[in-house]
Amino acid sequence: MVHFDYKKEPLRDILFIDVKSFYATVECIYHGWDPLETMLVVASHADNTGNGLILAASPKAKEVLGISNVSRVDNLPDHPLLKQVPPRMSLYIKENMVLNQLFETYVAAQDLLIYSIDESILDVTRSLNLFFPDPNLSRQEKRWLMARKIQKDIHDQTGLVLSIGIGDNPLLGKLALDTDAKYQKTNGYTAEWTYQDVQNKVWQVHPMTEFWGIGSRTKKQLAKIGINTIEQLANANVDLLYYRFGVIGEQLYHHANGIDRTILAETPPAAKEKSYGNSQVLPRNYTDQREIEIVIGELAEQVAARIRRHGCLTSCIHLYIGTAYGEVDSGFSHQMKIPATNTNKDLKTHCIHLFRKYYKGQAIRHVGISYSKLTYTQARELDLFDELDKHLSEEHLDKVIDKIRAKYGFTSIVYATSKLAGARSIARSHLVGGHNGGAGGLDGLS
DNA sequence: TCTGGGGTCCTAGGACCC
DNA sequence: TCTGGGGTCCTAGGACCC
Repeated sequence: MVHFDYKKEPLRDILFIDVKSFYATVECIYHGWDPLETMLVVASHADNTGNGLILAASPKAKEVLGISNVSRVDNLPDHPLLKQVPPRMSLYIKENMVLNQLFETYVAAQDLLIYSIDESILDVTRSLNLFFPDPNLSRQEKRWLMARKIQKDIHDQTGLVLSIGIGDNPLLGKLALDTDAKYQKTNGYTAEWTYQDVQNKVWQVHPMTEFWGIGSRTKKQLAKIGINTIEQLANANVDLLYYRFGVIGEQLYHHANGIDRTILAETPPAAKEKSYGNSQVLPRNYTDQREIEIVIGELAEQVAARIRRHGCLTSCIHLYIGTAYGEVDSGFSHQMKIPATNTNKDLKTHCIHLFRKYYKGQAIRHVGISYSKLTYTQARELDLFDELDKHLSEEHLDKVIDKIRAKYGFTSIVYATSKLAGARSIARSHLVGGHNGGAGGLDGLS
């Protein structure tokens, strides 16, 4: 049974695009290997845990060896033709920028939304007649022609292969992409989902966790009230869903019915980051409080450098401490408001303070620090009790250090404590977003 | 999934104010 | 001080995505 009058819903021409095996393909292209024929995995060798993770696998590696992106390096099949390379995040970021510049030749900037490093949403509603003025072509034909044209142009210019989900709205595009287009090998990795397909396609998505926004937890919660399929979700009582799941429940109900009223051009441009943070799993269990505090200090500075680079101050710090397996005392996660700052000294002091306030001597395996309540202004609020001179010199020092690090790399300046056992900043200095940044990386893009 | 990492949004409960 | 009510801010925790 249909619950919505789809004639009243926004009818757009959305292309939800993702790059097939993005990292793996970029690596193949740069090495001069055929992206479709080469068996290759991009493997992150976490230097701290020693247990690598497969970040991406080429289509051939997936097909022949059945490698999935979540598998661990330990479990890789032994195959003489399988190539393994470390990730170069900065290279992928550059490639992503090139790609999106090309997308802007098909749509205006406000009709393009960069969804992730390898996914973009294009609203081509206003471009179709521009590119395909022929009045004998139907709207549907024009959408497909547009998708084909973009795939071909991008492949010619970059060697990348695109999967495209065509939809009447972004949600339908996303579902078409994730659950259909990616598997359409013989149909050019393209699929189209419209309002008329809700019952035949949207409701048939299975298992439910394939559906955008439904993870394993939500699946379990839904099962508790007798909802085990998208069709049941679409036909459930929306009030009950709201009662059990809040606004998320209401949204799930709408999505199950193919409803998404987003208009890309009307969505505010991507706001600046609301928080910056770094976290890491430690290479072993840490029990020495001094050692733990060294890691916290380094992390506090690392994130401080990031917010300075982005020209902002933080008014709220957050510390996450995860314990070792088998540790009886649990870890903790606490935040604290502070006067706006971005200096190493302030932030390090606050983070250590927060740590000491709650630490009970547990064995630690995971540490995370993030800064939120950011103000993106160069002007800073001065604490009345702060001595202006001291403040300026601290700030000056931080800036000089940042400059040197930006030019020569993080390892060029490390505090004496980093030389102590347990210090992690040197070992991690080459990482961008937790992955290997590669030589000559884009430091400013993290 | 005996440990990858970086983000976002939502909710419930407590504190506090008027 | 056996129970007013509305509003806001803050915090911890949960869940999701790439």
